[in-house]
Amino acid sequence: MVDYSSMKDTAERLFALEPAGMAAEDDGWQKRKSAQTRLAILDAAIDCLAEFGYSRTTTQLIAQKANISRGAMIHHYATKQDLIDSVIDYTFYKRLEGLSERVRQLSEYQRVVEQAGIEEYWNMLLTPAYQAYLELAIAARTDEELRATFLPKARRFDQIWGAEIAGIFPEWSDKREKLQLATDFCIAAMEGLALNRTIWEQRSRRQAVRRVVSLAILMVRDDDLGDKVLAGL
Amino acid sequence: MVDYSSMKDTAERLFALEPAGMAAEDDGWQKRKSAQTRLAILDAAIDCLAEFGYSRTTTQLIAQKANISRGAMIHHYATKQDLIDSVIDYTFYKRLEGLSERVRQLSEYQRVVEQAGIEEYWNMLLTPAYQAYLELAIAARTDEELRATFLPKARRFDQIWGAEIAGIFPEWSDKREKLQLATDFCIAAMEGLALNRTIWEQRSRRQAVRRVVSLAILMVRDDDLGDKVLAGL
DNA sequence: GGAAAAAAACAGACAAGCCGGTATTTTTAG
DNA sequence: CTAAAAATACCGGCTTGTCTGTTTTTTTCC
Repeated sequence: MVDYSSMKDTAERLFALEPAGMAAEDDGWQKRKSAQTRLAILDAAIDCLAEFGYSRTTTQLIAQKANISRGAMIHHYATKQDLIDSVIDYTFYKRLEGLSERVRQLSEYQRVVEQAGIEEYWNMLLTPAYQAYLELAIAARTDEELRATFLPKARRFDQIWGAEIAGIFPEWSDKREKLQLATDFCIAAMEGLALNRTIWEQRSRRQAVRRVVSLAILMVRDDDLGDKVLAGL
Repeated sequence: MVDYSSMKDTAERLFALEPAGMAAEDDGWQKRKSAQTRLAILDAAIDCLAEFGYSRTTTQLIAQKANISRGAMIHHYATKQDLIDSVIDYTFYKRLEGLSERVRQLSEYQRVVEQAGIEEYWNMLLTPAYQAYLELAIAARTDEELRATFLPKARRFDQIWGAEIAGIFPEWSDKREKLQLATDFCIAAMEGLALNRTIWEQRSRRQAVRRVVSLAILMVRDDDLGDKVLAGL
């Protein structure tokens, strides 16, 4: 038996994360056009962040990449801060939505035995959406104003993320604490690996680290590694 | 028997990493003053990077924090790029030098059984030197000019780092491949944990991840986890 | 139903502020 | 005295936010 929440489709479950200002089908032409432009701006912003980094992502550049005038962009997002705030939500949404869909398409064998979800997570870390997120996360460490909006969003996303992961990996359903541990561990190790991937040139080196992560997670789930760790807290 | 390289003192072994333009004791007053000023600038730059991030670290701010005029700074580092290049080296030097000294002060029991080196590595990740390094590493991903100088330095540092680690942890002396694997794994997991530490509020959560890392490394060294991973490449 | 009014979407120009680099002047050590 | 070190003044370029003007869509009112 699968619980109800995992039966709704991704878009509906993740409604809480969806970008603001999106239009419904029965809205007028103007509203839909507006929503479309806003999405184009958000996508352009993600591309710019991923390609040029936080410091060189200017409003002019975003407008240019979105194929609209800067004036038009200012109409939708009055200040750069307003835009960035929306981009933060959008990176969360895109990352989780993309990963969730891909993992749900895996067979049970791929997911449970081959741990293919870990490779999917790795692939997600290579998307512009994650690169953009990383830029914002790093900038938020030293920019008070940005941190003030980023941190609450990140923590809320962490909650939603946990619930979504639980729905995607039902084989952990009676080991919620271990799943949390495995998830945190996987996120940390994989994001750290992504940080160093251009420095560690040999593919085998990066692959070896992922194998350790994969085996360690198996041991958290099936052996006593998880119990050992959780008992000592 | 300890090999010769680990008997030299840290400063000498890490000479290859030492900041350029440093003075010897028999140099004249002016040269020593100059070296002192350069160090003050580098330290100020690290502090600025750690406190304000890459984008808001201006030459004016660095000079201000170093208590010198901007003109004086320009005299020592003609362009911002020159300064940043030196700061990259300096962050590598400070991180490795600090960590090496601390780990060498651990008892054999603390190091081999308690895996205290992992905690020392974690502490290193909280220093301004690492925060500054992270800013530069992230900026180098999207800034071609910066990447052109950063990547070679980072790869060279990776080599030196590996040799230094081998000297610090002699209990791995007959398992060089496993040590490399464990080091890479540790770096990835810990840096990823550092990335998420402000988002994961509960201390127990972060502690649990570190326990998994610690136990996994033990299993690479003493059990067959390392063999399993390395065999499959 | 249709014209007028309001609102929204879009475009371009302008100004203040900041940053990095250059040139010039002043100070200080040898 | 002279050469390095340090301080000051200045310039060009870029970025953000504001302002004005134009076009298009929606609403209102007769």
